[in-house]
Amino acid sequence: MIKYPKLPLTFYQQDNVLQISKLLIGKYLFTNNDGIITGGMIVETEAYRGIDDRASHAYGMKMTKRNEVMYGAGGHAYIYLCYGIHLLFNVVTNQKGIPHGILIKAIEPQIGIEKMMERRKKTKLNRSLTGGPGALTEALGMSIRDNGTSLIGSMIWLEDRNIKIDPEQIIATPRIGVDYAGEDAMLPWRFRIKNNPWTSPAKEKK
DNA sequence: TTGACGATAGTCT
DNA sequence: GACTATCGTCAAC
Repeated sequence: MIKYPKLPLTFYQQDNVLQISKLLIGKYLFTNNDGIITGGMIVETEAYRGIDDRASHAYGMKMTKRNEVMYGAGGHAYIYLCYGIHLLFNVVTNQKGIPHGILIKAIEPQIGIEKMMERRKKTKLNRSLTGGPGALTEALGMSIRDNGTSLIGSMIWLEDRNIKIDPEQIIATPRIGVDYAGEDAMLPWRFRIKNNPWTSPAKEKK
């Protein structure tokens, strides 16, 4: 198998979290769990600019034991539990002390598909395998113990496979359910590949 | 110690 | 497309 370079620390530590979110589209995400490698291409991301972002756990520089990983240097995994059952995987970006992150919402499965279906108890390959943050972490075999893991290590990492995504194929949409975020509610901080069957169903309407 | 809440997933219509 | 089950985390008492 051809070796591709992992994304370097300098990539994660850029200060424009929105730009990184767009750059992540088309990159590959892998995990190595018990020697089994699973992964695929990132097709949907969502930016969380900590301090200014009401939707973020770090809004207003709030620091808790759970989100302290976000305050660390970019290039680490921030994995946390939502609704008591779903694990969500975020990429921490920017410099130490600045709580920015990018939620990986969906990938297109490519490596270890059978293993991912086994973990998800699926017999058919369809969108629900990795479409959605909670499903994605389960398919990749992530656990809460991976919180804070370095993204340039051997457990979880991202690769640049020289996939070129036409900028016109990346659509940015405003996040919903953030009415009280004021101007922030208008910001298109959710990125996805146009017409890609592996992204969340488009809720363009209204 | 307790109550409120949520960056969802899955099921039903 | 709409609805709800469900539980760890946070913050206040």
